[in-house]
Amino acid sequence: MGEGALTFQEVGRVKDGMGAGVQLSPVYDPAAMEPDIYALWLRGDAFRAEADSGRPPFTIVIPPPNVTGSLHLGHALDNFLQDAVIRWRRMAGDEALWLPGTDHAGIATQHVVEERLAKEGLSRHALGREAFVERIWEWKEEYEAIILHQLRRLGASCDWSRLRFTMDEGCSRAVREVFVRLWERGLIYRGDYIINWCPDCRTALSDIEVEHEEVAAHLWTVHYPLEGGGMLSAVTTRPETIPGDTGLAVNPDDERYRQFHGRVARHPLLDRKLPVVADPAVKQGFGTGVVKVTPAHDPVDFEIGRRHGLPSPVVMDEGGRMTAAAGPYQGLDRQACREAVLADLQARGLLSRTEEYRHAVGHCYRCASPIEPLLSRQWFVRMPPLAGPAAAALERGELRFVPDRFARVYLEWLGGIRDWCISRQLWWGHRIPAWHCRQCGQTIVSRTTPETCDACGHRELEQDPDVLDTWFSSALWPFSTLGWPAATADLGYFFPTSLLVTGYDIIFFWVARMVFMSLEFTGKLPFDRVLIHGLVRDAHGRKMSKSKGTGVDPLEAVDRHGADALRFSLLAGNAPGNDLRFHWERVEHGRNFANKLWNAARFALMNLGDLDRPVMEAPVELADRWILARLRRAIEDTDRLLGRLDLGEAARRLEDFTWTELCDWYIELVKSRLHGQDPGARRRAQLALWRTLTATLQLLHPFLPFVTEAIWQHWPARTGLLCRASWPHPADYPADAEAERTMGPIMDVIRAIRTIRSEFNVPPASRATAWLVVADDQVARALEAGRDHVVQLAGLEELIVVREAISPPKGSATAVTAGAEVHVPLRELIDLDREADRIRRQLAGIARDGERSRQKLADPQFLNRAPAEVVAKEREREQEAAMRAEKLERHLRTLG
RNA sequence: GGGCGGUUGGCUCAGGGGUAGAGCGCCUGACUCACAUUCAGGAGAUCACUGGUUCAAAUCCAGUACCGCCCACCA
Repeated sequence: MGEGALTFQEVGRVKDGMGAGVQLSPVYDPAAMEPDIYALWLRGDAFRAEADSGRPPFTIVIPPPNVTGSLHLGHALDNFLQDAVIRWRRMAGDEALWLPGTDHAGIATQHVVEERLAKEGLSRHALGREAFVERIWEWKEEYEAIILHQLRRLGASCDWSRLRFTMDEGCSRAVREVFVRLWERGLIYRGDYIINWCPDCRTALSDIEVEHEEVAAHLWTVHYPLEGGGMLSAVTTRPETIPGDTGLAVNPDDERYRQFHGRVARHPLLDRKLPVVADPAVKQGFGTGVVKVTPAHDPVDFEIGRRHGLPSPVVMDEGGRMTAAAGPYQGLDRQACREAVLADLQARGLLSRTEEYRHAVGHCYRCASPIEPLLSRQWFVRMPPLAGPAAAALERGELRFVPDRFARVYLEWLGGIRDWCISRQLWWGHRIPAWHCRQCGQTIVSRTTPETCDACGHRELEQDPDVLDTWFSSALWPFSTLGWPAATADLGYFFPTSLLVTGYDIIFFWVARMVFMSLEFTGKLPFDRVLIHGLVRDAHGRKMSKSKGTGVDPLEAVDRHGADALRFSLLAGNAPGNDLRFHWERVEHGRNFANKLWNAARFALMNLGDLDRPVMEAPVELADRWILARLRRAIEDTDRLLGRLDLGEAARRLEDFTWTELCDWYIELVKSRLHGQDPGARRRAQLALWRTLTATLQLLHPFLPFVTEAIWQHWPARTGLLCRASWPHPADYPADAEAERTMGPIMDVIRAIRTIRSEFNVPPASRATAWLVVADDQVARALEAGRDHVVQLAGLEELIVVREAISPPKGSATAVTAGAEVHVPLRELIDLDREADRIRRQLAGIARDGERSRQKLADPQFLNRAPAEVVAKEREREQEAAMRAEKLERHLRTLG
């Protein structure tokens, strides 16, 4: 509820005993702390979303991980992205729901369980369907538990009360409902068509489950004798299908073969007549221009066969062995049959040429064995009526991809789509809700098990043995998980969801299908934005693979460096949609950053002990004004970047702010006041530090949830949990361009003195004196205001600021910054030759810059056409260069 | 055969019309009272190539080369 919203009014009232005096442990130890923090969140029920809370809903449904195994780094990336977004929106005031769940993953899971059975010397056939499915449920329970444990270790802020599984009761009900409605609308049909068949998995596959891979093969030229003399030659890559040939085809426009239209050839191996038909599907330019037609084993041939009424004997069975229709080849497997056919053709002198040939062959995406196109009775979803609206939604701009180039991938697939084969000859999955009458053969599609045949009234009904493609249920995920088809409160409130986060590899499998199913059944898009990310590869850019041992277990990284470190390493600096490589060094860097924050917080806590009433108060000291202004910019930038879902840039921006501006500069600047004697100055410093770090913890929480929450639990005046706290608002932090401008010369001078000290090996302990020669009024004021800072951070004994040119003390090292001339007398430490060298090097650089500016300013085109602003800037640059050069040259002369 | 992405310091990557950024690595110094999982300083890049647009190109356009990915029913 409203808990955790941290306003300054509230802050003034709250005096939290947890805050003051409680110390963080001196060592940042994520492994020890993260599980406790997660438990704290669970105890606080922090991730629970309420329908109808009155707040704007923000919903993400998880891409349900397969229960085949444990999560890999790709999942980790996917989930970190979702979690970062959901935590951000939760803090920003939305009713944020991240709905978790897992996927039954039909073929894949059946596979792994069969493998496990094989190790026990069992097979699914030995067990029988029911017992086998029982075994898979056991597997599912085991791996689901592992996956959920992993998600919690990663810090996923899922609403666990809404956990779902694609085969749970609710999802199953939605699946049956959709199937029946599609059937009733004529969008599902059953029929005999060529489908992709995997002889190893012994199931049909959809088109996208086939992976095309270029292989070295052969192109054989086979002669077909013609009745009445002569012959035609056709080329083939698959001689094993020759027993299934029932015709020859040529292009109707092919002059070479016009005389053969309507003639009849003899099958080269079997006693069969093969009509020669003319069909436009035949390309004249390829091979001999004659195609052997094997309707049952090739998609193109199937169409040709249909058009010309050719028979379509199935000569290969579901295991890839030749059937009785293959005559003498019966019983051979496909490879043996190929060899036998080639040998027989050779013996008869009907094989004339064998060419080397490279072409793409389809392989099963699960087991990688070559796919056989096979004529088979399957269930299909009619795609054109569904794909059209899904494409139109994108074209109307209602659906957006981030990055938008992936929109084209989606559109092109929908544009060229063919009907979706949804039946699978597996045991694990949603059983097709169709029954066949043993008596009359009628097919009954029903939400519930029918008692009698609706055609003949017979009671002997048998349910279709097939199950549905896994992606059929995944396609319903955004609404089936929220209660559809019932009009639940969740569905009304959290649907449509707000964002989908997934990899580009499943745009077809999943994203597009969710869109058309949602449009068809809810009338709404399931989400209006899709954030696409790339693959996580190993350090060498290879795809990670468990079998090759190149995979990294996310939990190993979590154990070694913490979930925050892994998260930061996968998120920071990665552009949306791009693949990224996993490097342990980056995880270490993430750990270092978390450690940095931890220590900054420890420093603050040590110094905020007596700050019991933080209040909103305009900063007056320069450093405070500066850091709060910088913070405001960091918030604005973060909001802008998160708004366009560029989490990589947002994380990088926040790291830069935190590490460089807050830790390296501000904390150093503020130490003197915190440790000094002036109670007012100390209090103002405390307040600014508290405000800055409070906002920093809030901003970083989506990127480093554990460490920020752990710190928060010790934070003065905090309320509740950070993950339910508010998101900082830039308007709460005063913009202060003047403070930012003033800090510039101060930081420049500090850096210049540090550089000189470093280059001349001035011992860190020795307190030098520095002379600044400043001509410009503004810069002079800035440096006066920042005098203490310069003294402090540059390690000075004394800082002397003068307004006019002086001869610097003998034996000085010199640098020129924007607006100031810096002299550090080094006496015996200085090496005059070396100093002259330094100056000459600096001069060379300045000369180059000055020359470039002069050239530009001498170009009338530039002066006329470039914006006045740009020209003015160039003039400034030129003058600056001239001034610096002059000063350095003067100094060089004094060196003799 | 179509399409998409990449080519930026030794490595891995951001950026993207107005004088090149980060992390890691490297070199020099420092165990400075939050942090050596650190601090300070430094070296290191004609942003793949060729043309074009522009006052101005690493950035936009066209083409080339190489790398990667996706799609595709020339048997």
